[in-house]
Order: sequence, then structure tokens, then C-alpha cells
Amino acid sequence: MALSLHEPVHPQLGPWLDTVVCGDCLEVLSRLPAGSVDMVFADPPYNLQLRQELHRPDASLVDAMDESWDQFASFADYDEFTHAWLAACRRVLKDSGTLWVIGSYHNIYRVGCALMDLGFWVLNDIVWVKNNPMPNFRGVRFTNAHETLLWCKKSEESKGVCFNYQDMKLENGGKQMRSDWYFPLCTGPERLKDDAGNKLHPTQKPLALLERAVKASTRPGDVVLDPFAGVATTAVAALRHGRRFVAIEREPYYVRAAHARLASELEPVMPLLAAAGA
Amino acid sequence: MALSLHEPVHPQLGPWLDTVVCGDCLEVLSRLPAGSVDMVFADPPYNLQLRQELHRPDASLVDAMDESWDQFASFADYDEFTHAWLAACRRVLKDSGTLWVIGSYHNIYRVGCALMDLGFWVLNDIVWVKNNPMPNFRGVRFTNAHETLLWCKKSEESKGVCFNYQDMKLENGGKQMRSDWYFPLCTGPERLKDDAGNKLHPTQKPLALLERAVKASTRPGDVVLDPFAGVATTAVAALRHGRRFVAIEREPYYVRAAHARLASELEPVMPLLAAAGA
DNA sequence: CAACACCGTGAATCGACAA
DNA sequence: GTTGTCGATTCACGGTGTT
Repeated sequence: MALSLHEPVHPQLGPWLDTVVCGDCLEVLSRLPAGSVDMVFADPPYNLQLRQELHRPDASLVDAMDESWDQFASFADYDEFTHAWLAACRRVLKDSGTLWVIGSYHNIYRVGCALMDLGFWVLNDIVWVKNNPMPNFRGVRFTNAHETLLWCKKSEESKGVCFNYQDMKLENGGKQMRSDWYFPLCTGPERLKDDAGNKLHPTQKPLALLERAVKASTRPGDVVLDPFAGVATTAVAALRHGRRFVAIEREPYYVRAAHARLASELEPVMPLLAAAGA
Repeated sequence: MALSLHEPVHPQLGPWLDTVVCGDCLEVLSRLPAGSVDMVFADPPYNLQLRQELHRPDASLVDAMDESWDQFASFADYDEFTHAWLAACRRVLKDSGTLWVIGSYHNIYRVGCALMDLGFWVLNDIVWVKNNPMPNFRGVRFTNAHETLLWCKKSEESKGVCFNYQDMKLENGGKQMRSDWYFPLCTGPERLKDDAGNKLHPTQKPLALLERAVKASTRPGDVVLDPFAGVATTAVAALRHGRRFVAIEREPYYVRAAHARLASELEPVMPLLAAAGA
């Protein structure tokens, strides 16, 4: 798939470019050339620890996140996993590249500590403020109404980081874009459903969130890597803004859904691509 | 100072109660009885000036090391400091008590990781969104427009945590209080100035922020501990809402300012206290 | 057709107490 | 430690169906 007319990216990225690879992210990352991607966006497992069923005040049951891939036996296990994928991403990142990670309070403090230990240098932390979060049904805590993103460069000394300041300022009505971002949850037609009409992926992120990260920190033709691609929201954001992508997802079910989503995304432009190739 | 008509608090807290103690927080905390405070609010230092305060066995050796080692060493120093004061606070906290920490991306990820490692259990992370943050003058990052607070109980198994759900709901116009809090920076008349008219303390927090934390997580008569009291904003918030406090500050200059602030805060009610005591 | 009512649902670490 | 009882507890939005 040649989706861009820009300068060719790293020559050895070919087999992995602009597609969703099915496989373990550490294994796939080990085969990618070092210094070959411009930006990483990672939405790793959050390590939620749900102890019991939760009912709404009307006695209905909350459809909780209980996927096996989100379970870790201990902090030590989670930290080891985190160090491994962060180090692997750092290797394939260009020296001028940046890395984004999104998480909640369950994991983001451990992730933040790990990436600093690995030499990453935090540029900003960003809060995604949700206008429509799930309430706290028991009334025992504050409504958990935000998630956190960390945006980092490869090291304190890294030069040439891309930040499209003017684009962001324009998008924010002429004022500097701030560290608080307001987006609704991914619901309605944007939320992918399975044949039974249930949500296809438990944690699909809003496309607008990914688009902002992509537009802020990459140029057209740049390569975006997503090591936990899920249903490939990052890839769609990259496509829509003329960026290349490398997407890795371990679960075949999500990979199939991602391929279908990307095909549907590309359908309107396929005739143009065919004409350009002919 | 007997400022409350509630049940007496822990009998051995007497000498430290309702005043600002000048001293090293670890030293003072070591003399406080275990399980004697209901809530801790901490605004720890996160500047690298800490590097100089902590002892290095061989400074010349450090200077010879490369930057990554130095960075690691400074993280290790900061982590050691963080573990020490968090553990000391945990000891004096009641089993049903909670701890708040405020920080920015420079330190909050390390603090969050440390407190989880010590057994604290996160109840919420809160973002203080500033409506008037300092812009990013060079236009190379997003405007850093928020700080983060962590609210934790002593352990996962802790029972009886105080959360004044209805008060918070009322304060939020009848809807659940969320994890995003909106307060302006501490400026204007609220910001303490020295004789030359310069700001007295570099990081004075808005009183309204402290008041919300105090009102949310303590009852009247409860004891609030602030191990890095600065100019005693936490103490003022406690006073105004009928809570007792233990405040520790190492720098005599800030302690004097805090004493003056508290005296000024109490001035209107001193006649009443005198009459009650007579 | 417009307005309104009703229902479903979203990354959730969501009791206390007595027997 | 386990089990059972009692009690307190939800916001925004989209989709569907009714008036």
C-alpha cells in the first residue's frame, strides 16, 4: 500500500508499513530497524484490579473490563512488562522522535516512573477530560472523569522534536493549546460493534483524541507506531492526516476488525490510488 | 490553643497541635505518635536543589560521572527522600485516614509509584486545572495548565475512610464532584508578599483548593497534618472549617510568615476564645 | 413532523457490620 | 476469613419509541 507521495521512509520498514501486524509487540518490535519511527502512541493495558461486581443504583450490572490481557499478578510483573515495551519502542524511535502513553491512575504513575528511568524526558502531561464519564455509583469517591497522557522525547538532550505549535494554536481558537483536552467518550456511530451489537473493543479511544496527538507531534509522511493497536484508531488518525503507520496488535479478533475498519476508511480513495498506480 | 469544642484528639499530640513547628519533617514526624492524624496533605519539594540537600558520599566522583548516571542518581535520591517522608506520614496516619499529595509532571509520577509501593491505595487522582496558567513562551510545548493531586487510603484493606459525598455534591451544584477541579492560581490579595512586595513563597497554593480537600476528606475536629507547610495554607483551611492541624516547615523564614498569617487569621475570633477561656 | 419519554451504557481498582 | 443483611447510591448522550 503506497498511501503517501512523500519521501520514502526508512527502507527496511516496508513489510510493516501501513498495515496492522498480528503478533506480540516485543517480538515484532525486535524485528523493526532502530531509529525508524517518528512517533509512538501507546495505549497499554491499564492493570485494572476489579474486586467484585458493581451494580448501578437501579440494580443493573456494570459491564466491566475483565479481559485477561489486562491482568497482572503484581506491581513487579507490570513494571517488568512496562520497562520491556518502553525500551523496545525507544530503540525503534528516531532521536528526534516522541512517545505518547495514555493511562489512568491505575497504571500511569508506574508508566511515568518507568519511562523516566529509561531516559525519556517528559515534555508535557496532558489530561483528557471527559464530559460524559461513568458516575461513581456508590458515592464513595470523586467521579473518575479524566485520563492522563504523557508526551516525551527520547532523552533530555534530544533535538529537533516536532511540535506544530501554530496548528495547535489555530485549533484552539488562536490561543496556545493547553494541557487540558476536552473530548467525549467514544460512543455512538464511532464506537465499533460486533455482530450482536455489543462493543467490539472494551477501550476504544475517541478518534479526535488521536488526531490531536498526531497533528501536534508529527509531519505529513512521518511514521507513527502503535504497539497496542486494538482496533487501530491511531492508524486511522495517521491515515486521515497523511502520516504512515506501523500498528501491532496481538489479538487476532481485534486485528481482523482493524483491517476491516481500515478498508472501510480507504474505500472512498481506492479508485484514486489505483489511478495513481496505473 | 484550644480551637475546637470537639472530642479531644490523640492525647500525645498536644505540643504539636494547632501550630506550625519549625524543623525537619522526618525528625518531627518521628516524635509524633503512630495513628494520630486523620488526614495528610503534602506539597513536597520537587526542585533539583534537593540534590544539594541530600548528602552525597563523594561529590567529586559524582562530577566525573556521565549525565545519565547523574540523572539516575538524582532520581534515586529523590525516590529515597520520597519513600522516607511517605513512610513517616503513613506511620502517624490512622488506619481510616487518607493522604493527599500534590505535584506536577516533574515529580508526581515518582511520588505516585512510591506511595503505591508503600502500600497506599489510590482512591482518586485529581487534576487542578488552572484558568490562568503561565503560557509557554517559547511555543515548544503545550501550556502546562494543570497540576495533579493523588488521594489515597492507607492500604487496600482500610475501612472507614471519610468522604463527605453529599457536601461535595452540594458544592458542585447538585451533581457528583468530579476529578477535574477548576481554581485560579493564588494571586492578588491572597498571595502573601514580603516587605519589598515580592511573593513571599514561590509555590503558595490557592486556599480554595485546600479547603476542598479538607472539606471532602475530614470531619470537624479531625487532625490534618502538613509535613511541608510552607506558609500554612493547609492550616488556614483547617482552621476555617473547624479542623485541628499539625504543620511542619523547615525554613524559619516561612515559619515566621505562617505564624503571622495564622495570627491574622485568628484575630477576629481571639476575643471569643478569651471569653470562652475565662 | 416535532417534542418528549424512556432506556441502555461507558477503562470502575466504588460498604459496614454482625454472626 | 466467610456469609448474610441492611442500606445508600448515577451523569451525559445516543438510540428508540410514543404522543
